[in-house]
Amino acid sequence: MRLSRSFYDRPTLKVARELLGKEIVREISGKKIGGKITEVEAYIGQNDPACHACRGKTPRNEIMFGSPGYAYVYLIYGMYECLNVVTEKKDFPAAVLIRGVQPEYGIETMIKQRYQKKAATEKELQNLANGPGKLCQALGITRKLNGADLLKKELSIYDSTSVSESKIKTTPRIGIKEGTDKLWRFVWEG
DNA sequence: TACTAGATCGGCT
DNA sequence: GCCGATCTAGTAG
Repeated sequence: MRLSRSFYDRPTLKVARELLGKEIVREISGKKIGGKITEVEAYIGQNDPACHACRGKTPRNEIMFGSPGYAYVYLIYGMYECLNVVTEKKDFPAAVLIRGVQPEYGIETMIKQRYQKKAATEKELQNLANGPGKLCQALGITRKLNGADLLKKELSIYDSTSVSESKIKTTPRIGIKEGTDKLWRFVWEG
């Protein structure tokens, strides 16, 4: 079952936690590739100094101000893309950054998109989608998908395993300088 | 295994 | 002009 719009239209921390274990599915010319979400981070509102929206609306982040259930994709460090899922109601800027995916199907396609070759070593398989930039490369997610509706087939998230609270680890967010006091990173250990 | 630096560019100050 | 919600390769230990 594809997650409905109302799933995303809830407090961001709750959505972030519940996204763990869900299936993210990318459909490219009829082929489905994807896997389970293992790691996420929450970025919430203008009072969060680490959130792109903290300095107000700009052309880049305006999708975060829009309705829930859409993709926010942006370029980081000039070479990598990051995928976020917009949460909460319109005009409240918040999103969940997808930081890690456990590949399940379409793995060959992922290998091709990340390493430009057919087979991967054990190590490369481990590193296929265990980071925000990596999973975007593996799943073929680019800024063309910025603003994409997650209720459509191009990129969507399906209900799946529910992860027990005891297997979720919360830590400070990664790669930011401010807002590190908040434990808004959720990792599925299992 | 642990740390450092380089790649690279769009968006904002 | 500066710097970032990153990743990888390279060097040192």
